[in-house]
Amino acid sequence: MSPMTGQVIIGLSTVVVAIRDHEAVVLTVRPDDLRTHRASAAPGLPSGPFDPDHDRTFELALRAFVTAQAGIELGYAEQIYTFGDKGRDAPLADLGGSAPGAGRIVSVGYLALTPGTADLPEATGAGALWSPWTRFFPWEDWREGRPEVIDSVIVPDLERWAAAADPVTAEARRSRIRGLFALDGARWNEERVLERYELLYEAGLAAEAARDRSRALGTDAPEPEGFHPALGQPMISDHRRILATGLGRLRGKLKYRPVIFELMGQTFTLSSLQRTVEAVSGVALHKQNFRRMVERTDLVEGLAVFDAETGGRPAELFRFRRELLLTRPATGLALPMLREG
Amino acid sequence: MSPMTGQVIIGLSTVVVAIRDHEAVVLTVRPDDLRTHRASAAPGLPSGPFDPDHDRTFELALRAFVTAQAGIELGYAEQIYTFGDKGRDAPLADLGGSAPGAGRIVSVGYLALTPGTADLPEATGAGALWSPWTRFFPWEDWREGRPEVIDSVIVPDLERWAAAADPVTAEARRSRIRGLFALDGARWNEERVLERYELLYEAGLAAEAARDRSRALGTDAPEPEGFHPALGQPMISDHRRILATGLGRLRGKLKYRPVIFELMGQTFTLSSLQRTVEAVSGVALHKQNFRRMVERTDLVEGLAVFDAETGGRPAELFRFRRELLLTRPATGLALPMLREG
DNA sequence: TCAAAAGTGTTATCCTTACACCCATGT
DNA sequence: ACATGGGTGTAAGGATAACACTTTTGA
Repeated sequence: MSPMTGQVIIGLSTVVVAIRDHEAVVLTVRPDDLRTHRASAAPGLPSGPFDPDHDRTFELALRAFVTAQAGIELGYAEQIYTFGDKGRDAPLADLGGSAPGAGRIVSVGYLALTPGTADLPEATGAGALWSPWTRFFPWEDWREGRPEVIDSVIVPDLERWAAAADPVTAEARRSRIRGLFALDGARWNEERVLERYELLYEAGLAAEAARDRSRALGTDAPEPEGFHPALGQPMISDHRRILATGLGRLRGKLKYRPVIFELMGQTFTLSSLQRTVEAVSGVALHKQNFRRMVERTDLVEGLAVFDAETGGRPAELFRFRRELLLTRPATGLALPMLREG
Repeated sequence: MSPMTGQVIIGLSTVVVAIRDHEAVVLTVRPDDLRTHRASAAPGLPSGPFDPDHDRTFELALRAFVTAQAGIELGYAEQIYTFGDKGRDAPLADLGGSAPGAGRIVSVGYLALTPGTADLPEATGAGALWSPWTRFFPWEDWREGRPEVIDSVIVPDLERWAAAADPVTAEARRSRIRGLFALDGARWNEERVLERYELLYEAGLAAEAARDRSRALGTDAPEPEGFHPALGQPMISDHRRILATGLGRLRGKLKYRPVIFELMGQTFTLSSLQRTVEAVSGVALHKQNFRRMVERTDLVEGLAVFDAETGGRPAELFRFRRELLLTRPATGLALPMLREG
């Protein structure tokens, strides 16, 4: 029972981001809990097959199965990328496909944001739970300064990988490493999440790389279980790549579209807004300049209501002027950095 | 012979942009010339099916069929979007599919840029030719100031469409019209090409809208032939939507990635660089400030060689410092506008 | 009274925008 | 000489980045 030539199965995978306790978290599912009931360390993103006979659009399909898999209603959603490379595509089992070994799977990745920082259920549907993205990309969190794992583990390993190649390739690899991991005076660019993950994958440092290699050789390797904490928690299939794409896209989009407000509740303080931007961008921001910048954009409106729950002086509550989306959807928030290096 | 449930056909469509005589042109094909040999006014983008059994990646597949259909070797290529909405998908005939009426088609759109402004062949492969994008989106060209067709045709038609709805909807529509077409002091945002095209489609002003409507009703409408020049040349299938997406993406990307140089030859003058940016962005730029901005980015290097072919004083030739891509891929060219309104 | 968090003021510096103006070539 | 396009100088105004400082609460 081979598939018709030219046909593929489309898998939809969604990066669902929310804020919990001032930390950015993503929705993950344990595929094994859902199907084989075997324990496994590698989680996945909520995902499911696209059914061309019943689903009118990708977005409708994905809203439906995220609700089914995790009991979450999505707010904002946007497409991020379509992955079709052979060898890195999702194994059929991950999607519960009914045609084992039959066709090729193409993943359409989506980014979704859910508002309301307060009462996020810890574990929602069967096996669904919120995980801080820092678990998957520890090197991406620069809020407390340059993460120590970069210089203690990542760069030495990458350097060994670079040195193993012929001189010309080695120099090109070193140049990528320098630029992506802010070496030798290069500045950290928080948007390049995917490129950094791809570099680690290429260098064989991402646990998924070893799995994909052995799979290509015919040995049906299980999803990786152990992993070096500095190199992040691996995920099934190509889900960590999709997550990296989503996080990078969100970090970039923050700056030119008012998407950050899709993660906030109806009202918020400027400090909580700043902590949200910091949690997503992974950089520390300059408090005073952040406030001034936000007020200059006119995207928010003070409510002259104060929240005394914050510990110190009560903070004024603001709301997002959502009505501006119709006329000025093309403004975002700059990142007035703290600590320039 | 119905397809397996959950399977679809993937069509790859590519927006290929080049510069000819200081104008931005896109590669188009006449599908009818290739198959039925019937004359038709509606061109399409170079496109073809993705064969999961033979194509390792989307990009390899698309480079192959663009070369086959138009004799062009692509340089830079990036994915732009994947379109899967029912009712606006490509009819099978457009792809030469072998399973009439069988499945659903999902279009993966790509943007490709080809360098070398000089000797572009006029018509390359069978039925392939370069068309200025202004033919498809006349309202997007603001280089000579606000295009007259906006106020003489487009806005009045859109206003009639808005007025036909209930008061609440009508006000929301007017708000979108104002923001997208720079009415009442709103400033023109050259990046929002897709949103403007979608507005015209929704309002029934894009010729493709009538075609899709009658197709949904079962009447097998032909691709539209006549069209109002102010509303642009229609294309087959959803190709004009893909083109709008590509143009918008390119206009945005210019500003934060050095992609514009993928359209230039090995050496160029600053004026020709400016004319290229203007042709793509559709806005007039301030000459002196453009030069200063380019030089400050350090993306180009003067060669101390002069080109006397330009008419006046000979212009210095520059080259793109391509080696910077490894370390600083995240800089682009700002748009120092001329004529702020 | 002190810690903690909110919020204000001020300054040097850089970038943007807008002017006016000079330079080198072909006809 | 003058038209044409290439190229420079300079100054106002706004944004950014970096300071130090005051205000209001709870413990």
